[in-house]
Parts: sequence; structure tokens; C-alpha cells
Amino acid sequence: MQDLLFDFISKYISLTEDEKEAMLSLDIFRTVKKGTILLKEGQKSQDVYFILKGCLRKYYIINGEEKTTAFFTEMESLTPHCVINNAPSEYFISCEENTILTVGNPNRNVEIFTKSPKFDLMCRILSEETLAKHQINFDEFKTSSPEQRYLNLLKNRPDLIQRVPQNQLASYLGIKPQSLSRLRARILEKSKA
Amino acid sequence: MQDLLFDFISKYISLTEDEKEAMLSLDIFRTVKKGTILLKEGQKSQDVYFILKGCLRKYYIINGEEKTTAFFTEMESLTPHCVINNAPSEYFISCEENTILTVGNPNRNVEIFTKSPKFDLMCRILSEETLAKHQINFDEFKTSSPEQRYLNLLKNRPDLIQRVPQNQLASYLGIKPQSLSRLRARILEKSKA
DNA sequence: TCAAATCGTTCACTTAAGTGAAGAAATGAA
DNA sequence: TTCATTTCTTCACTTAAGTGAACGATTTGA
Repeated sequence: MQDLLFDFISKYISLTEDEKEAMLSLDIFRTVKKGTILLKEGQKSQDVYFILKGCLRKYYIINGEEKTTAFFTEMESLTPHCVINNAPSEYFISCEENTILTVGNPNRNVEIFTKSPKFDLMCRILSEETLAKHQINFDEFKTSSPEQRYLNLLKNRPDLIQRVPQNQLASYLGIKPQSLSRLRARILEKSKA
Repeated sequence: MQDLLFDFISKYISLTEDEKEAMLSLDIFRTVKKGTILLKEGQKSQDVYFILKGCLRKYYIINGEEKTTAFFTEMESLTPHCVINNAPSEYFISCEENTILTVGNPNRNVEIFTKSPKFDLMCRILSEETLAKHQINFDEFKTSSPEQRYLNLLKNRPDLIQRVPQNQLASYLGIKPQSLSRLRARILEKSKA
């Protein structure tokens, strides 16, 4: 399991054995059961996650309705907004599959993470990559219809469609579950004709 | 004009007079006329912008149609995606008002910008801020209807509604100009009742 | 194992956005 | 100023999403 993490890190910086040891000594690996809510609206958490295996979901509750805005899967990291601005969270993070992840805490782990210019560099690169991906994602979402968004998802993250319930997927696409059902039927109809 | 820039920078780092001189010697200030296209689809530019006064717009052309995904106004910076990944741009940047801005070029100005850990720090903070704002924006967009998005805009960036043509605004809200007209009439009707 | 809850789909109806066209209003250039 | 262009609004019609309800299928847990 640790290998997955170190392989990922090695794409950005190279670690000495000592550094790896130091990281492991922090005891950052966790297994989280499906259904667990890692962050609730109103909470002030300091935990940031990196997913080795499994799936997390970010959602708001607006007028009593869940609005899913993101899924996080293997080799993706998640820094909740409340960690950055130290304010109560506006959304929930739930665990949608039994998941293996690392939990980091920027404050507690200052010695290892913030002290090292290496990690600093990696964090910066990752943050820039994330920003770039986000902008593209956002533009893609804004410039397409629900049907196009579904087709994009089918192309770019086909696994999500399999592993995530339809109602969450619908919310993620910005529509109701009934509309997703219809939309899929419509696509199927077209592909037949 | 320079004061606007240095006031902005001073919120993040403090500059010596020498450093200010050095920046000014780079001759980074530009005035750009309304209608100018700063970046075209397919181009590989290395220019990043910081707007002192005026308004830039980012848009795609998809099936012959302009799709506006962002506006940039006073005290906002714009780093086109093509600068980061050094690939041809997928979108256009146009100047919607006579605009005063600074033009930076990460490659050419390595001596001043990249050498200094100060600037490095500022860039990092700015990039984190931008990412945070983006995520909130994205979530807000995904979780609301066109009408709600218009009302949000009215609350958060009322200036945009005044200074930007309705058809660009409609595109930015993810709808057609006709729908924006209707939607505004609907809101007006409600507020009367 | 069986009852309850959740989930996905379908249906009929409502509401809002897309489309194409037409005309009024505003803008810009000669 | 005037004429041409662009922009905004309105209209009638089409298409797709929202809503509330019903029903079977699946999952869950007592």
C-alpha cells in the first residue's frame, strides 16, 4: 500500500529511505468504511486526504437536497476548503466505498512536511496541476448540456458511472435522477437508430 | 498607475525601492484597446496578465458559437492555460473595454521574478487563493439554476451586469440571450407582485 | 429470512430553456 | 448626421428538465 504512495510521490520528487521512514512513522494510513462521513457541514477539520484506493464524495445540502459537486478516486488528493480558510465547512465529504487513504494534518506534521523544500515543491506543483484541471473541468461543464456532460463523463471517467449510484451521478451532472434516466434512454435510442 | 500595482503587491509581500525600480525597468505596463484579441485559439503565448483597469473575457468557439466562461476585471490576474502546459490555446482572450494591464512573461523575466523567493511566495499564495475561489465558484455554478446564477451575479459582481453585453452575460450564465431576457422579465414580474 | 428502506425507471404533467424569426433600440463608422 | 451593424427583446413553437406519483428491483438490517 505504501508503495502506491511512494510511486506517486516519485513522479514529482525523489525521497531518501530516511525520508520515507520518517513519513511512515507518522502513521498516516487509514482504512475508512463505506458510508463514513469524514467531514460535516459546520465542522472545522484540519485533515487533508490522499486516496490510495476507493472513492470519496463532496456534497452540499441545499434546501434539504444533496448536491454532489465532486468525486475523488485513486491517486487524487482532497484538501477541504475549511482547511485553507480555517472556517466551518460548507459541505460534506463522505466515503462511498471502503477506502484506503492517507490523512495529513498540515499543523501537526509541520516538522516533516513544511520544513522540507522538497515537499514544498511537490505541493506547489500539485496545486498548480489541480488548478489547471479544475479550470478545464469548469469550462467543460459550463459549455455543455447535461447530455454532453454525461457523454464526456462516459469518455473521461467511465469507472465513475459504474461505481457510483445514479442519483449521485445525476446530481453531479446538475440534473435530477429522473432526467438522467430519460437522458440515458434517449442516448440508447439514438445509438440504435 | 504603478501605485495600483504596488499597493496590490504590498498586501502579500513588501518590496524595497530597488525592487520596485527593477520591476518598472521591465516596462510591463500596457494599454490595450477595446476589441483587441490578446490570445487566439491555437496560439502558444507566454504572456500572463494583471489587470489594473478594464475588463478581459475568456471564451471558446464551439460549433461556431462563442461560449464565454470567465471575465477578468480590476486587480485580477489571468494566466492562460497554454502558458502552463505550453500547448496551443483552446480559447480566446479578448479585451472588452479599453484596459490598462501589466504583461508578464515567466521566461523572459526569470532574473527578477523567479530568482526572488519573495515573488515565489506571492505567486504561491495567489495560486492557492485562485484555486479556492475557483472551487467555490464551480460549486456555486453547479448547484444553482440559471435564474439563481443571475441573482448571485447581481449580488456578487453587480458591475459585470452593467459593463458587459447581455449576450456575453447569457453565455457566461450557460444560457442563450433570449433566455436571459425572459429570465430577467420573470424576476421583474416577481418583484412587482 | 423477511420486512423496510432505498434505488432506478417510467408516466403524465408543468416549467423553463432552445430555436428561428421579426422588429425596436443602441452603437459605430463614414 | 446618417446609414449599417449589432444588440436586445418579444413571439410562437419545440425540446428537455423539474415534479409528483407509482412500481418493480435491489439492498439492508433486524
